[in-house]
Amino acid sequence: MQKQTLLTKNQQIIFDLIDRSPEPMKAYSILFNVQKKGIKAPLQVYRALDKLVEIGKIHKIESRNAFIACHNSSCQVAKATAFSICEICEKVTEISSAGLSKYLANFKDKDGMKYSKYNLEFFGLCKKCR
Amino acid sequence: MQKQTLLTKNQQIIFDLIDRSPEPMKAYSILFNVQKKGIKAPLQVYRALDKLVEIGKIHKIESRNAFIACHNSSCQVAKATAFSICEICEKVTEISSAGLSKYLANFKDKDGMKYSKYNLEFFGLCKKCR
DNA sequence: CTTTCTAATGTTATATTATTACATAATGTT
DNA sequence: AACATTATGTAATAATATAACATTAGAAAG
Repeated sequence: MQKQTLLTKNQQIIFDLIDRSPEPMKAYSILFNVQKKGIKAPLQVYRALDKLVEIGKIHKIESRNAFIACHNSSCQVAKATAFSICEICEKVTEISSAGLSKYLANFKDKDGMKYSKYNLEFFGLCKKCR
Repeated sequence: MQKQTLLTKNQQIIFDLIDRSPEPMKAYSILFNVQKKGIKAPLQVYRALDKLVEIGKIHKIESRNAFIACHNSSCQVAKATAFSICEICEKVTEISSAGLSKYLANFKDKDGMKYSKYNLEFFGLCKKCR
């Protein structure tokens, strides 16, 4: 159909919505918001989300079942992600720290195994809620 | 009713099941397995799971919506967890690395914020699947 | 030991999140 | 043009999780 970087119609609609959102969006909230654009079924949303995650345009916040746009130019592919999550207001921020990425990418478990793929979620209070 | 460390009947039944399982267990699989012990409803399972997570006896693997018993004596409270997950066989192992814990507990984001609570999930292939 | 408070339980119903299955259409490849 | 691959549309349903309300058991304090 097209190369990785060009999004299809549904993918673009859904990416735009998430990208404009100040907070992570949940799948059914996305669905509700794009119904006026002709996307009617959950599966259409989940398919677009899967693809967007795969190509690194968005990330899933696993502990919240929600999705945010990637604002970290270094993660073209959704492999190594870190977030801070405010336990009061639920604000989520993607962390891009070269030191952290490097530490985690080089981390070896007790079998000497390294992992290029990981997801890290920090929990605490954001500036405002502190 | 009782002090933190003693489990109630439902909590004990569910903890024992998870503790004996070689792999993470999902809530409805737990429910199915404890129905013969008189636990009939999802909510009974979720309530016990919540409590067990809260007191650090089990951890939730967020990316899998599944639960494993804690085998890390250092995490009495479920605050700072790290796991490796095999993308083929789905084996999950809790990582207890003093270095990693220390690094993450001391990590400061760009606002200088530290986080004592986090969850890290590494993805890759386990020894067997490699 | 009995009143009172809190945490846990039981039960029904329902909300939320995600996938299966199958048919069609659009684009990419040769 | 023929074929392969990826995306779409649609309906149904599976899997995960919570709300609301009534009851019971144990802890705490007098």
